[in-house]
Amino acid sequence: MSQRPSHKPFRPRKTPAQSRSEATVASIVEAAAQVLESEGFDGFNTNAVARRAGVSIGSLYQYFPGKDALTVALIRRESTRFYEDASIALSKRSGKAALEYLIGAAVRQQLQRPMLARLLDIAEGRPALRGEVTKTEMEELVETIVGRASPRHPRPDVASADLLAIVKGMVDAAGERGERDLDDLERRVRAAVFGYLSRSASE
Amino acid sequence: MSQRPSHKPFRPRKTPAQSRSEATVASIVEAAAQVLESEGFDGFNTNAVARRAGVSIGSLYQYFPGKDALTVALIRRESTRFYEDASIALSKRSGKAALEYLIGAAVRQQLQRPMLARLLDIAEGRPALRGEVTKTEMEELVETIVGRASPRHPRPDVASADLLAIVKGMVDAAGERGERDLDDLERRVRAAVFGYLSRSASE
Amino acid sequence: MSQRPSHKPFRPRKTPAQSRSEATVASIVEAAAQVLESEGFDGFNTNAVARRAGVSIGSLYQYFPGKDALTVALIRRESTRFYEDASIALSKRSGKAALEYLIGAAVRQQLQRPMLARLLDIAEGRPALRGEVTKTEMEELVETIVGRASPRHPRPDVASADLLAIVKGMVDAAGERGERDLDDLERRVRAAVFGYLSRSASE
Amino acid sequence: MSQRPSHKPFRPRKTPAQSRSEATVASIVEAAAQVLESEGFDGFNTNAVARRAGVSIGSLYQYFPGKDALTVALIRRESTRFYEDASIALSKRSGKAALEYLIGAAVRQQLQRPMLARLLDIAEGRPALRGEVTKTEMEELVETIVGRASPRHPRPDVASADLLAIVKGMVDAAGERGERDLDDLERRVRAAVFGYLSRSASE
DNA sequence: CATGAATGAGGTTTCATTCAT
DNA sequence: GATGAATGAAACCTCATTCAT
Repeated sequence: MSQRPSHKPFRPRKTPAQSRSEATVASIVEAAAQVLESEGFDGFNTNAVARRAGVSIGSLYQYFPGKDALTVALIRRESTRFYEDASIALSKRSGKAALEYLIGAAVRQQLQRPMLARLLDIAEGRPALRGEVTKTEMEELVETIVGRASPRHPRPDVASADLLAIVKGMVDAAGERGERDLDDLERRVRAAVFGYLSRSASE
Repeated sequence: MSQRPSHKPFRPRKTPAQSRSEATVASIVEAAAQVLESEGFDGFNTNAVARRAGVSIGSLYQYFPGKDALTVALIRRESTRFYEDASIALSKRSGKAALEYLIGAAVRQQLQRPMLARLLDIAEGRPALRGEVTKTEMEELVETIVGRASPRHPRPDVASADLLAIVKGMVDAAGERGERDLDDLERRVRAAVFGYLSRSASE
Repeated sequence: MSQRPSHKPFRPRKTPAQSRSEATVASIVEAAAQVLESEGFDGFNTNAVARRAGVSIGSLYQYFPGKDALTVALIRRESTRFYEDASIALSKRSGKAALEYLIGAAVRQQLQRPMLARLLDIAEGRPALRGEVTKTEMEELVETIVGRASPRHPRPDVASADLLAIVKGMVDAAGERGERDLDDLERRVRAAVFGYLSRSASE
Repeated sequence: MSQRPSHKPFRPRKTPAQSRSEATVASIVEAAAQVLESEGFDGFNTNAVARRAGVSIGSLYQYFPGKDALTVALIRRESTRFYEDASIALSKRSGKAALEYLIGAAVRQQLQRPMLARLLDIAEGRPALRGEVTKTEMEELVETIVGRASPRHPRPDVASADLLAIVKGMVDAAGERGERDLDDLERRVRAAVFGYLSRSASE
């Protein structure tokens, strides 16, 4: 986990204009995901990622200025994927349906690659990465949906933060336990989410 | 001439015979807590812990066979403290009161040293430590209390695992955001817990 | 975050792809030989070897997964050299001539770098290296030659093991004493070898 | 194996005048023997010896100024035992019988605790111990016996050194292979010894 | 651009030895 | 004397990063 002091930027070094490098960048990020999944933080090192990606360590540094940049890229990739799926919730008729879709998206995302999701949640919290990884978009999305599902809630911002935490907490734990029954888990998460909302709204 | 087999257990190396060493052990564990709190995993190394404890690196290894053993000891210390506080819940009259006490204990514990609690939750999940750190006692306690608070719940084991996850999720997130209002947080956690229970019990 | 399983094989880590690294590997092994020769086992450490080789410690570990692997590599280098020289014995006309050549080879090898040879004989016996260093080829060679020199010997396998032991014992001791007269030593070893053979054959 | 630079004397710190300390010293030396036998040089450390002896590390240092002194004491104990047994050879009628007794003593000694014997032969050669451990008495004894068994040998000093080397070489190798048949081994050693003598005497 | 050999700071761990109790 | 807690120099090893080819 450790990282030398060197304060490096986190942005990829070059915007992949050519599709060749685009593919290389993607393969490196996916390799990072795989290494993280299979080896955990211990074992997540740049050499391993490069090897798994089938590129030289030199090339990796061509595209990422350092290890943290790689982590950030991975977090962003996953966040974006999730966000894109979750955004569909906005098109739902009712607020309830939207929230249900959102829960479904979270459960799906987390249980598809449980280790990866959990590890990234952890990485996201690392002080060194703080500020690089913004959860704002996601929070806004949730807030919008909560506003629709529970319009009279006194503190929609707090509620959406709590909801996110509840979902993450439950789904990470389920993933860690090796649960694979998506539907059952989804039902329980709904119970928590709607239970929380109904009780905290009326306060 | 070198290289030993490297059996690396997690048990402390020697049970301190003199009271002098008991103090040393305690100071090392507390130093570990402090380092983890102030530096995070990056920066959590045996040298730093020994320095902070004011003992030589050799002393640290006299009592802990390796870095992980230190982590385990710290986790156990915190778990024990929490468990002891939480056990008081059992003496409460009603199931509801017991559960409320439990929630209060969790919130207090977590917000007292938020980083530490969060980091330890993470460490607990490390595959390398799996099996060394048993959460069973805690789970049993919660299950007992849930059984009392919600006697007709179809799956008390699942419910207590979910509850633990909800509480941890919410409280860790709150800690990370720097929340300091215990009462407010406790109220919201109660909403989630009782909301979850009432909705999932009737299924 | 730390502590790997510590699989510590003895095989070199990578087969050098560029010729630059071939040179590095060779220089490390030769440096190991020199350190062992001049400092003995006390003083034989990876830092010293790297320093003597004129490479960084990192480079050493790039090619050898650990100290023992280095020792093994050195043993193999010397064994191979010896075996190659000794194999010439097979082309000799008579069994006697073959055996004499073999003795000469052993004396030469051992007296060229006496400390090194002696130290490697010792290292070879270390339980930690057992199995990594196979003497079988050498033993087979000697057995073949003994079979030719003393065809009616009742137990050629035992005899060749004894012969190897006699030669090593005498030559190591001579080396330790600082003897430098190859011819005299060779004559005495012959006396022991042929003396042993003639007396043990007729049993 | 290594030892810090500190140049220490090798003599035991005190001549055990009281039988209590005599017993302690003896138990420490025997513990050293056992540790060496069961763990090899890796694993031969002062703490382990003290533990096995059932004394504190402090006491060990009370009687031995350092690790090397302990090794030296052990070597001397074994040498003395061997020398005492071997001296009986002097009372034999014929030179041949004396030499045969000597061989028997060597085989017995070496095969009783094969690892120990081998390890001590190695330790004896350590430059750091050179001079502390004198083999002269033993060599003189052998020389005397060789003089009687082979009175016309041109170089009895060389011959006795060679003989010692032959015996050690054969018996160590046998011990390492796990041979347990004393009689067979003794026969073969005799073949080597007398074979050597007869061939080298006439030169 | 790509490669991978090389680097070395920094982390982990051991063990001979000392010294307060 | 005996004890064993404490020490720290020194060994082992990793991995992020650079740079010559």
